[in-house]
Amino acid sequence: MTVTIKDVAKKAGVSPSTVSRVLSGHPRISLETSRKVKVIMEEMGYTPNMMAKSLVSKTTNSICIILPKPAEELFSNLFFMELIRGIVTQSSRSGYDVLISSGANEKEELEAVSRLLKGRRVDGVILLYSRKDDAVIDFLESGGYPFVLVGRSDRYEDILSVDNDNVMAAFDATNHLISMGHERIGFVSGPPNLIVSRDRLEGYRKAMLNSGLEMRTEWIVEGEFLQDSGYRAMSFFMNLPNRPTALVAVDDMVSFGVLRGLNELKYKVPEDLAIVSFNNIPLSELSSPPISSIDIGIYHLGYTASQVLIQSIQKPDNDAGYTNRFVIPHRLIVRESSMYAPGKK
Amino acid sequence: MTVTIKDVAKKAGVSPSTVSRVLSGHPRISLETSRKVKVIMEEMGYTPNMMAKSLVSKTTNSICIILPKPAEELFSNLFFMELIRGIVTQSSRSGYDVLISSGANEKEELEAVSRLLKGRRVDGVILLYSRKDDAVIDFLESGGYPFVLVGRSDRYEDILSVDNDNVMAAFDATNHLISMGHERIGFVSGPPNLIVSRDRLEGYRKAMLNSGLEMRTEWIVEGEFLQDSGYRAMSFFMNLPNRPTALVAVDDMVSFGVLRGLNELKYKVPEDLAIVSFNNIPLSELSSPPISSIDIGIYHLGYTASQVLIQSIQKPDNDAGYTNRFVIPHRLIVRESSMYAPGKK
DNA sequence: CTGTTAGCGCTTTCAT
DNA sequence: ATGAAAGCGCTAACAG
Repeated sequence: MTVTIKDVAKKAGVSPSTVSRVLSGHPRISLETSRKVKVIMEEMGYTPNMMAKSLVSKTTNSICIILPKPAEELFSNLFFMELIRGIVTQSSRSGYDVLISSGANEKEELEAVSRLLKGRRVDGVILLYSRKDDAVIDFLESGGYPFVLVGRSDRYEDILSVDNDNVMAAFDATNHLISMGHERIGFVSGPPNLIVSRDRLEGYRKAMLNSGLEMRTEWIVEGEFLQDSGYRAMSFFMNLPNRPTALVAVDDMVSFGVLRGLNELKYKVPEDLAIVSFNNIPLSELSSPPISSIDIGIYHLGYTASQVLIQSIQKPDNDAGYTNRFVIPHRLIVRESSMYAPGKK
Repeated sequence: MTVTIKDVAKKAGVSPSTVSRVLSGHPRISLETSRKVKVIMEEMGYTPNMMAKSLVSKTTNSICIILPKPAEELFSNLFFMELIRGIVTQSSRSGYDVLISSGANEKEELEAVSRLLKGRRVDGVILLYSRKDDAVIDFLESGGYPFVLVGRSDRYEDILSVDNDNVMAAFDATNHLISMGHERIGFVSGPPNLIVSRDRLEGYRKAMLNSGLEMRTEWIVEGEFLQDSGYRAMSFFMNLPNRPTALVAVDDMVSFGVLRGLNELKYKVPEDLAIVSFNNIPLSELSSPPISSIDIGIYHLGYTASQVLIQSIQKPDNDAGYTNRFVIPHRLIVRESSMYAPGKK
């Protein structure tokens, strides 16, 4: 049924080791033999057995992605799909297969990772989340396994990671509104335990401070990366005595919620409230009005993560003072939702 | 570094085969030995080497998903992510790992599949698309490899597949509008080469015919599974002399486009145009107004596909007259976008 | 019940 | 430049 090296060798009248040498592009082999063997391999439809190969080479040419468990899927699925696309594309270009895994809970997750790495089924791991204290990271680090984090962790400083400069991104977003003439600017944040929420909030703070604008605590609300957060935040903001004229939202989804709420109450965007948010999901340019958004290059994030991981698998000599934090550039896409200059006071 | 069966055996003072037997839950083994070995395995942190295991067992306990190539990503990413979630969840429950792959073009795709299957890296494949003539399906079928198609193919009748009854779904959607009192109903279809588009169109036709309603060719337009299609279709419809009062759209994304266009032209939904579409993506209940949609159970589709595939891997005795086409039920979720009864003529 | 033996398909010395 | 032999870690007969 299956064609093995042995079969090819027999048919070609050479030894198995010769065939193996041809396969691996070994230098000391006669051109004639090489050619002959190659033809026969082609004829017989030989495909190397990956398992046997892996067994002896102790490498699998595959990596694995750990998805956050459902409970943490507050981010939009769009985000992950984009990320995965980037990872898969780059991985196949490098000749790596991608395994995708997730656990129902943290314990299961750790078990899965451990099984995959210790069982030598994958060569490295891409983590798509960052918790505060993470048993998985501890395991990977202490085991010396190659891995890269998409996002950042302040507990683990020296690990490989790919992220945006979220502080700067939020700074830019806020500054954009300030430059349009806004002075009372609100912020709808995500879950406070997520680093991305904290970073973006800090960027907002910096921008406000930098321009000497007043920051009221009631202008900052926390929510999820969900539409509902925006919906609720909006009704809260609009009832404030001295309400903001503009808003930075931590995710485009949140903006949709804001839009929906504002729409119901007959407020207009951007005239009554200007909005900028993050991630630039495909829908954000298609809503009415289109939403200004910080494009964080999700695909690029995934692509780079894969690249960095595979590099570290192939030459694990990065103990020297190399960069281990990769920053993917962001850029502000200005759309209608922030194209309005309010009257100066 | 790595702990092997041999190591455990040595420490436990038994033979490697005994350890192996304990591992596989072999019946003829003394309880005492079993316990002892288990303790030592635990102590030493033994993890089986998957590659070695696979090499001898000729099975990998993993399956692979073939994503459509980017060009065909007309479907929303949400759809695939949901599908993948279902597949991954069910697969891990069955103890299978999921490999995810895609090629830049059809040739590459075939090469990848061939490499994975012939190279014994995966036991089976889930195809997430269906083209008319498919080299990949030909390869899988002639090689006798286990695989399942999400969607359906009219060229290959007897292959394993998981799908919705899209004809019926469209029939239901259309009938819902008819029962609300609509008589002039339009249809925005997807790419005509996709079977799902054709099935849904047929369901629409059936429903119209069934109720003896007039069907005009100008009430049926073809587009993509994208928002833009809806946007364009809308402006077309609304300019018709005797325009439809209701619309069935092939995907929720299309509805968003319709909504956006209608909104710009100050038409109201559902008063000026009622809408029902398909897939029930999370956003459809959150738009304004919320969109009535046929929930096709995407997660369930993936979950079942995985189940069916793994079953067929584990007992390939389904040559008998078993079912090989699995139909996932759909259900209509009625929301505001279709909650309006027009005046009878 | 348990130990011994022989591979799974491949790479990699070590010879020639 | 090529062949022979050993072994990666595991399972599955075959013997006790």
